[in-house]
Amino acid sequence: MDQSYGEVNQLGGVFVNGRPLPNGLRLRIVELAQLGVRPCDISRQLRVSHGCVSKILARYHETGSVLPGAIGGSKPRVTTPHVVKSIRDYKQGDPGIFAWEIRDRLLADAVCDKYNVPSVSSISRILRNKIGNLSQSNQYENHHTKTHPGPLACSPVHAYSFPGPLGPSPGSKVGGVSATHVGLSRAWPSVHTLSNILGIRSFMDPAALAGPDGYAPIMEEWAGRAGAFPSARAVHVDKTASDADVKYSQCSSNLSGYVSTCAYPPPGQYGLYGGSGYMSPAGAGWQAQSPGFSHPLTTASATCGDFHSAGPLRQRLGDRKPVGGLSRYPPEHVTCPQRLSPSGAS
DNA sequence: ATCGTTACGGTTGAC
DNA sequence: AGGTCAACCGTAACG
Repeated sequence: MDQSYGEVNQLGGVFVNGRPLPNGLRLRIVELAQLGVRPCDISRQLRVSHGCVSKILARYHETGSVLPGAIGGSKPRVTTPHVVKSIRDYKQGDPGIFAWEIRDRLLADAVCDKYNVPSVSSISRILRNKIGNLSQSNQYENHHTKTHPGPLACSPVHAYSFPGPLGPSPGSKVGGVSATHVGLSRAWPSVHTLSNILGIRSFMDPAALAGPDGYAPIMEEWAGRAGAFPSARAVHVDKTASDADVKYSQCSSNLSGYVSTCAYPPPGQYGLYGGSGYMSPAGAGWQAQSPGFSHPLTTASATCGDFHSAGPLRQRLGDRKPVGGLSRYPPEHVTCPQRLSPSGAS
């Protein structure tokens, strides 16, 4: 439990094991790199391990996003009711059909694409558990229609069936910015899209930081703890966003968390980082740190508010397990710069 | 001295 | 409700 108060690394920086660095600090790392500061100097200056600096910069160069990936959770299921229904239809149409044939048909009929088509074993399981053999299937169907509102209507699967490319969810109303994220549709709900919007907006707009859960109390808390981290649980989602929107938004889509965790005093200077600026204890308030920077991939100059998520950042970046990559993160999912209008942060 | 890589111990959230 | 799993995190250490 003490973990939540943070630890101190070899450079004297404070971190919370298992938790991402504050977005402000991540941004600062990228900013400094953009200004030509060497990673080793960034590491020393911000008191972040050079491995972390390297990782963040590598990720930024690769994806254009400084935001951390989505922690926790599970892959969204591919066996949506629609898919199950299709499988059942195939099976009923041809009781002798093999699972791999069903798989092929799902692809051929565009029920699924190569990224979300169920595995043969999944199809077999569906046939076995949800559909049963053909004779039972009809029985199931009859019974089913009598007792259930619809096929698998109660399946938790539905919670994961994204309405299109992050669909126009009711909660995607942040800052008037559409949360639509082309190409991010299937593999993962784009947490980052949302959290980008939320976090970035807040980042750009100090005024936006002062919500009911605004930064001020959190900063006090931090000050009181003399550099200690607030509880990781304090970094939680803003419930003003819909649940769907915040589903994967552990990456500080909430302003208070966003800002509070940005409070790293730079060496020899006790300021509170917050995105492209930092809060000066001298009362200077929000201080811009740089006019902005551009990303080599997008070639778009960007103010800090232009943080865009490259989408699901679940690709392995020097971690334990090699990721198959293809099935979950098709290339197009990594190139969807989402632009945010700084003016939207009013 | 610098930097990329990776084992490690940790957190998180869906199932 | 609690455990499991698989994702992520940053650090530390190695090369």
